[in-house]
Amino acid sequence: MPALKYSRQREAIRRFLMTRRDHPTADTVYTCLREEFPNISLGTVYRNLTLLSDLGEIRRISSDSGAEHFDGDLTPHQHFICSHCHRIYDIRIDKIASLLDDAQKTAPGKVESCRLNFYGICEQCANDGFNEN
Amino acid sequence: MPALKYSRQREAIRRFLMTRRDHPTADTVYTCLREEFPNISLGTVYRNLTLLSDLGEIRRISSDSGAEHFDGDLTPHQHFICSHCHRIYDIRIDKIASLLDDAQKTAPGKVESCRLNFYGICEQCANDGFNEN
DNA sequence: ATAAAATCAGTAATCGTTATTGTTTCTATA
DNA sequence: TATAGAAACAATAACGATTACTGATTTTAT
Repeated sequence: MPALKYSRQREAIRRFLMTRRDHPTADTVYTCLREEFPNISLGTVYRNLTLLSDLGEIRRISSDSGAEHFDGDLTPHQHFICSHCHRIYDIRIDKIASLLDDAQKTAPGKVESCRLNFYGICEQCANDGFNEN
Repeated sequence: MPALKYSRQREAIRRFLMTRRDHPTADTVYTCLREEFPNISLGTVYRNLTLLSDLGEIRRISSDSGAEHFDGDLTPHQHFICSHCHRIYDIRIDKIASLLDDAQKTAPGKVESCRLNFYGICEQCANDGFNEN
């Protein structure tokens, strides 16, 4: 691990993610931060997102839809991903601890965590007349 | 949905996936099939993997590590992914139906499926002397 | 104040995947 | 069985997300 020096950009990225209740991609972070830092670089955004998630200060969500998403909410929760609009909603399930126990019984190694995504059609898409296929 | 005509390449791709107990990437499929079809194209592999997974004949696994993986085993199961070597192991959990019920209680839409991955260090890596960090 | 090291902006390169194009292979019908 | 239209192909270019590189800037310890 490097010495990790303060940087205004990294703080801004962290702050930005904390204020968002959706789950922006690196590119969204980049675009939004350009208002505050007109010449921040996309590489800087990526580097700091990786840094922050390695430090465990943000969560990285890989959601099938090409780009990765980032989540400033560290409280334990899962995601409901709409198969139509690909929006990511927070959702909370209680039984995670017992799931890990279950998995440990047959896993070929030490189980440390799990990632649980639910898929379906969100209400908004259903209301907009999208009914599967 | 297109008319879907027979193709030797698609059959070979399906057969290949059925015989594998690991979870190859498109590139692995491509490399291995080149022995049987010396000039099969990577585009053909991608197109048919997408086709087969749209038909529900194979499963697509997105595993964080850059590339997508494919699974010829359609029986319901989950995956244990080693955080060190990134190998993907099969694992079976019973409670999936009740998980979906739980999620449905609070999800902002109709829950149709879930994806459940477990993470940790596999026995092989543990034995090879890798002990976290 | 200063110097070493981390971070930066800018940009080129890489990687996985998809799209395009002109050719080949299936398959239905004659 | 010949043949014509459609689907699939190989080859390759294009694309989007991410990473690597380079020389300038910022932070921090002295």
